[in-house]
Amino acid sequence: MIIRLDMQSDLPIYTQLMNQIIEGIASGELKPGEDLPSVRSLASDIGVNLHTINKAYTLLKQEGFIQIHRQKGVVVNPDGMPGITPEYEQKQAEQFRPMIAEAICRSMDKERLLQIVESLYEDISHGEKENA
Amino acid sequence: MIIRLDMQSDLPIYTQLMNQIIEGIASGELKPGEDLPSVRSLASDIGVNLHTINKAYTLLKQEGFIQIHRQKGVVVNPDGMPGITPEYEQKQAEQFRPMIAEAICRSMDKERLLQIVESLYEDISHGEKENA
DNA sequence: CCATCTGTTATATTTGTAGTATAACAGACA
DNA sequence: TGTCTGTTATACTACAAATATAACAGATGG
Repeated sequence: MIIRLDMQSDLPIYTQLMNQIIEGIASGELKPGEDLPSVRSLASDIGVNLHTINKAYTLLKQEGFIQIHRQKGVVVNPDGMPGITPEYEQKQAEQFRPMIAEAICRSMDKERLLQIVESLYEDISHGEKENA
Repeated sequence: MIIRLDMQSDLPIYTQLMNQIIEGIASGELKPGEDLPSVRSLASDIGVNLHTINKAYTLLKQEGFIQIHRQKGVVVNPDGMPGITPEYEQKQAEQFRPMIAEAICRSMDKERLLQIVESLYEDISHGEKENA
């Protein structure tokens, strides 16, 4: 799992980390039960502070993507990913809405928008056909 | 145009303002050439500082959604909205990507995701059939 | 002509978040 | 007993968001 940080981004480092781990899980690169690096090793690997990693891990744990065991380490949640809760649906809609509004302003066809979303969906859950 | 601010939101006030104005344009509630309130009057209306409004307006102007005339005021860009530039396409993909990745993690069908996006698209550019 | 409106610019201050730097603690484990 | 794990606490720097004033420049209407 290669972590790529953009120090010039307006996104906080811990958010970039969360996004990349979630995308790693979505793509199948990270599988349930798989170990993640310790806060200290990952911190020194990518050259940031331990607390920055810890913040990303803690938030990912709160949302149910990973488990943190005191002395063992961090793993992708072996019990499976969180489902589609009402709270998630609401958060998702709130995030999508302004982006779709801008697309409409710029006269983007509904079909083109859907095509872009579909294309990203395929791209993220990519060729990795690893059916057992 | 009713502005609704959530002071508890993690989104900055000026971002919420930008989002609502863009959605207003997308829905047809705000039409090209239409006047927007002055920075001072809007600020006192919704109870925030003049500079907060000014920041939102300045950013909207930079992106081409509105025009600001020194002594006259602020109007929705009468020359039409900005188009679909390569920079916009890239920004859009960067914003969509982590959200779609999370949807995949949560086992959301591609069809369901597309349905949600389509539904939001229709909802924003809603019934307002005002064809000339 | 003058008051009043417009956006604009400049400072200063407060508050909260992001990130870093250390340090220490507690449990597991070889 | 070291050494690894996450956890907690504290302190500090840096920056963004938001506010509070104040002043300037151009346009406009009475």
